[in-house]
Amino acid sequence: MSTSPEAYHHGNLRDALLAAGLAALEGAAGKAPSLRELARVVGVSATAVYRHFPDKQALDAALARAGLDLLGKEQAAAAERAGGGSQGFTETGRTYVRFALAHPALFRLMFTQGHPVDGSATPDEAYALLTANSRALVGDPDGAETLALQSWAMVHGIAMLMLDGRIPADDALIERLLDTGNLSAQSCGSSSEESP
Amino acid sequence: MSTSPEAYHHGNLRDALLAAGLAALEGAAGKAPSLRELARVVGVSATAVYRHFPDKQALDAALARAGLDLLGKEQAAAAERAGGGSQGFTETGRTYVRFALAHPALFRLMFTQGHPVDGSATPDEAYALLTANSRALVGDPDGAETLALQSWAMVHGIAMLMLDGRIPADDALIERLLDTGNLSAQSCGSSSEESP
DNA sequence: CGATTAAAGTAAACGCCGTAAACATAGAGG
DNA sequence: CCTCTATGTTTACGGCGTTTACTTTAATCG
Repeated sequence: MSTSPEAYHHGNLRDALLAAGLAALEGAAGKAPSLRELARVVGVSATAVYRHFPDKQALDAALARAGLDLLGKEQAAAAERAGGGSQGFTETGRTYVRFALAHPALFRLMFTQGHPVDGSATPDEAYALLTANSRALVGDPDGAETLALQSWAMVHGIAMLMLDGRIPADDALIERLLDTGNLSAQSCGSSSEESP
Repeated sequence: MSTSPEAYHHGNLRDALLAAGLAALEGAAGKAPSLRELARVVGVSATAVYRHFPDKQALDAALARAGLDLLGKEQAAAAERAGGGSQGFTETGRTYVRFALAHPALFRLMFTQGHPVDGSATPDEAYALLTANSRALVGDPDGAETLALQSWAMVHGIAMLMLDGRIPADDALIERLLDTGNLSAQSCGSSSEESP
């Protein structure tokens, strides 16, 4: 009856919606897609979405998780390509920032949800890789965690500030900021003002 | 005729809207206020807003600028209280993160606008203070700028990750991450993996 | 002082949004 | 074959940002 082959019971509306959502997030505009728009694209009524997601926020959360997985995969691939070690560590950060710039709307969605603070319950491939890498670089496990979080904060801050147009989204600048050797000037190099 | 003393020509609708907006952003919910809601609070029709702002984005931009100014003032006060130097530098960063946690909705609004990348046209008190401080700490002006941007990215990343519940919004953690001495391990301390 | 005029407000309407309620259909399992 | 459940649909509601057309206020000027 309908023109579409798999018209009624879609079979995979959920996946179709996620695919449409990810596609929309890559679209020119940095705009997040509306629930109705996604339904329209998939060719289904707006309320059909509610058979697969309790509300729009859940849909967004699913999209965010998909983005997180994608980022994790890219980072893992990059780290392996770089051959691990501190080289791989830096490459992981570079990939993080590049990912944000390549998928601005998705990245913003990933980190803009209400998101409960459930300690470390999220099985986040990216974060696992990060801690593993820093543990390989720093013996002390406490220091390793600190390094991991600081590195994350650093690349996340770079990405966000560039996305918001606060600092130029420049490749050279990324390299300059990723090189943290000079940060030591504050407390590792000359400590002339450290403790008067 | 109306019950309100300065009923019709409000005189300062613009300021009233901004005040209501800032107040709403402090409200329990981390939600950004709608244009209509602000108009309601101020006691004016929704369309009256358009006499003072071309569209909602402009209203948001004005709120963001107000937030930015507030942050700058708090940072300047904190730096002065700490007595400048590297002590004041760190205190500035601490204030940045604390501000974000104290005003989550406002902070997010401040850094979530489309915002054109107009180089360095924004007369941003916070950024001016940041560069001044890092220039005082690092002789080389190029290195100073790098340090300034890295520090900014760091505290911004910490703030954002905490706001998004990615890492616990813990005071002790803030202190741990603000101490960047260990970051030197990557390239200032033992460079066992730096260049094979 | 009274007329004109620009600034600042209002009301009604549009299309979009997220969501709820009631109804319809397909396909699986007894 | 009949029923039940999963998965759709239609309709409707209130809220949103914005446009259009109208009204009121208060300042300017002859």
